[in-house]
Amino acid sequence: MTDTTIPTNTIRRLPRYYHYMQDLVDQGDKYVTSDQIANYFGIHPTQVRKDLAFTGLIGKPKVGHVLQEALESVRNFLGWDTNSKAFIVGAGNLGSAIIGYGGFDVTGVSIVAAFDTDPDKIGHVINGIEVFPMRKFTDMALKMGVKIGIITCAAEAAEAVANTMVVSGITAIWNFTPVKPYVPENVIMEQTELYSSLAILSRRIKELEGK
Amino acid sequence: MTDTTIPTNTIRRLPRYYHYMQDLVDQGDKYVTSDQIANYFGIHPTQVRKDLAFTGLIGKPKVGHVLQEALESVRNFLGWDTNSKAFIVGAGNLGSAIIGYGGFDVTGVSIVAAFDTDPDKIGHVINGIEVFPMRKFTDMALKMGVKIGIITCAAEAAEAVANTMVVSGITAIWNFTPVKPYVPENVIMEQTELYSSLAILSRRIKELEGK
DNA sequence: TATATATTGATAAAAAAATCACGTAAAATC
DNA sequence: GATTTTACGTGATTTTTTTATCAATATATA
Ligand SMILES: NC(=O)c1ccc[n+]([C@@H]2O[C@H](COP(=O)([O-])OP(=O)(O)OC[C@H]3O[C@@H](n4cnc5c(N)ncnc54)[C@H](O)[C@@H]3O)[C@@H](O)[C@H]2O)c1
Ligand SMILES: NC(=O)c1ccc[n+]([C@@H]2O[C@H](COP(=O)([O-])OP(=O)(O)OC[C@H]3O[C@@H](n4cnc5c(N)ncnc54)[C@H](O)[C@@H]3O)[C@@H](O)[C@H]2O)c1
Repeated sequence: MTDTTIPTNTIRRLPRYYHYMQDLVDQGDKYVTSDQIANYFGIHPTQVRKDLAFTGLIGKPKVGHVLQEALESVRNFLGWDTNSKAFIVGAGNLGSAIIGYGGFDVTGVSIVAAFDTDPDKIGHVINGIEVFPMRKFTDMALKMGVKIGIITCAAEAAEAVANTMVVSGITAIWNFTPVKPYVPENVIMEQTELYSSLAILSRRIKELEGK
Repeated sequence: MTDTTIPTNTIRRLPRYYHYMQDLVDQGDKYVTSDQIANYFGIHPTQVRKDLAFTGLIGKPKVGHVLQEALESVRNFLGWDTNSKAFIVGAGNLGSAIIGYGGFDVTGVSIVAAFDTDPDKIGHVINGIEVFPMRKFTDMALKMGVKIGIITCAAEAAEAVANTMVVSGITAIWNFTPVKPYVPENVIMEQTELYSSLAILSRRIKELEGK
């Protein structure tokens, strides 16, 4: 039970359920059933049950789940119940968007500083977050004990930035560039490829056209 | 052969291979082997072969694939060889980042206009793309025959925006909000959940801590 | 209080995806 | 020219993920 591996897709789906359940709370609901969630997302109820079961949640027949409990269970399972600080490197288009976005608060990850090499960017404050020169990264990371790094710099710089992160004690990296930097095995790397989504879209369009 | 369904994961992986192969071309290489790609991404060579086989690509033993042919094959398979126009709704943080990003050109999708309801945003030009008032959407979409819509507006507006897109002849939607708007079955919807990636990261951190 | 109903969690079956294993072909080496 | 090596393609196998089935149980209703 403790060493069962969690399907990645389960982890991917849970935040969606979370958001939906939050909406239900906001509209005054107190309970939610697996079928309700499944129906909303057009997926199979059993899958929702399995996913929720991974978080340790236990429901009541005929009633479903108490929303507050369900939300807490998912939050806890995803590690959203503990706060952690993150540094972001690259305060360009995408970096600024992420810094300016408040929606990640719920995950307990808060961006506390941004870094860039461009003198025009350094010193600016975006959404309350200051942009520091890149050379201060290691010092500040070690001093503040930051463990999460976000890479939104130019693709060419990704490899070097990842290296800097590793030597600065960063253990988890969220990388938005299409480059796959080499990092030691004990460093967690999550690659977000916006390309991939677009690929699925254009492939589906192509498939339809073929019909 | 024509009606074999393509695994979604294959479609997700191909753009990564593509980018890597493009890098190889840039550094002067002429050939690539499945093992090379597999090695770079830390996955199984057979998987790379199977993925590439879906695109119709045939390699030579001992040599691998001619890079130019491989790139073309993937491009063609993903529908990146045909140009299509897209409208984006919501010229906020994320919308601006996407409009300002040149990296999607390779996919053949080009954003030709942005839309917003905020008077402060309307009229602005971002990266050569003008922001129009939302009420012009339907008219312009029909007139220009645009088939792809990108949603980067406030989550609350996503449902309404999706509706507008559907009645304006949009058949494929790329949605960045955490909301799942209802659309008819014949409309393709690709949901990009930045949350999900973050969830995987924080869950992995949690898993490691537990050890 | 008894009965019907909705929804659960566990287990089994099916489907899908990833990996393995093997035979073959092209190039390199002897 | 024969032999070795490397990488290919593909059917078989294993693993993972999803879907189906079903007994158990809490609530509602008669
Ligand atoms: N904007 C998007 O929609 C989008 C989509 C997909 C992927 N990406 C990827 O995200 C990355 C950033 O994209 P963007 O559009 O924000 O680009 P951008 O050019 O607007 O921003 C890049 C920033 O990184 C900084 N930078 C460059 N080298 C650096 C270094 N060595 N150290 C620290 N900072 C450095 C630059 O000064 C700049 O501010 C790119 O790799 C891109 O491929 C962006
Ligand atoms: N910025 C991020 O990093 C990020 C990450 C994940 C998800 N998202 C999602 O992307 C969406 C946009 O995020 P953002 O940070 O860019 O927000 P934002 O507030 O900066 O931008 C939203 C834009 O949408 C416009 N808008 C609002 N209602 C509209 C309507 N009915 N029609 C047309 N335009 C409308 C607003 O005027 C604004 O310009 C949100 O739903 C958010 O949840 C953003």
